[in-house]
Amino acid sequence: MGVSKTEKFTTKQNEIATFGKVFGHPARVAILQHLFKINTCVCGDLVEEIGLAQPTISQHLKELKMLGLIHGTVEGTSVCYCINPKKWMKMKKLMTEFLNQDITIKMDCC
Amino acid sequence: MGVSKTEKFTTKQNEIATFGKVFGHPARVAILQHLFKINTCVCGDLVEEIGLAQPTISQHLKELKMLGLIHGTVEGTSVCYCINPKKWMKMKKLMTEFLNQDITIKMDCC
DNA sequence: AATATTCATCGTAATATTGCAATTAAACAA
DNA sequence: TTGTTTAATTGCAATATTACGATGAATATT
Repeated sequence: MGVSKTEKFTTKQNEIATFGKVFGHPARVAILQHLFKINTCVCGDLVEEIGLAQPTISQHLKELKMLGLIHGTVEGTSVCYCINPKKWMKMKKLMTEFLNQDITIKMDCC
Repeated sequence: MGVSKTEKFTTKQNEIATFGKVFGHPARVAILQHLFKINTCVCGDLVEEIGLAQPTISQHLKELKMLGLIHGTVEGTSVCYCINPKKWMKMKKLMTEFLNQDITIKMDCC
């Protein structure tokens, strides 16, 4: 009914799904890539960089922030967003483990 | 308006988002993990393994199949699903590249 | 042929997501 | 204070997703 039955799955499976979901929109992918590329903090110019309306970008940033992948610090009238390396590493570990489950297995079917 | 503006993003960004989205549900994560664990093809017992209704599982399998991550072959009255290693590798390469963009960068901000 | 089994598809309800206009909030500048 | 800038929030419309009962199609069993 439009709502995922998370209680049927393990914590890890739900975590993977949560990160998957946040990467499940190209705007959020683009935001993260831009934050990495800029290397230093970026402020409001994400709006023109991405090309969506300001409220939309703000909403995507909120989701990334809620997951802890980025954090924003107020800098005068603007807000400075950047990657949270610690959380990124943790996420990467989880996702990489999921992506690498193939190497532990010899595929010989179908 | 509920629809992603894919035209504003690169092919790669959209691909990453597509794979992210398919991993964005714990049932699909669980299905893939189970298929890896079983090593040999698994058929209808995914339904009791996962604990969702048969049409729901069928729908999730369809999405995984459409992306090419798995394929199913009819075997009598049942259908035998398994991982498509080639596509999985390709997907893994794309996602790993995305996840590893941090290592090319020295994070020293905020 | 008649029945059973297995899975896909259809239809539908409930909920989530995406996007933006309008507005608000906060900090700065004059 | 008054205006300006920047970003968050609100409210809403359009669309997507999730889930499952009912049904259908295909094969196997009797």
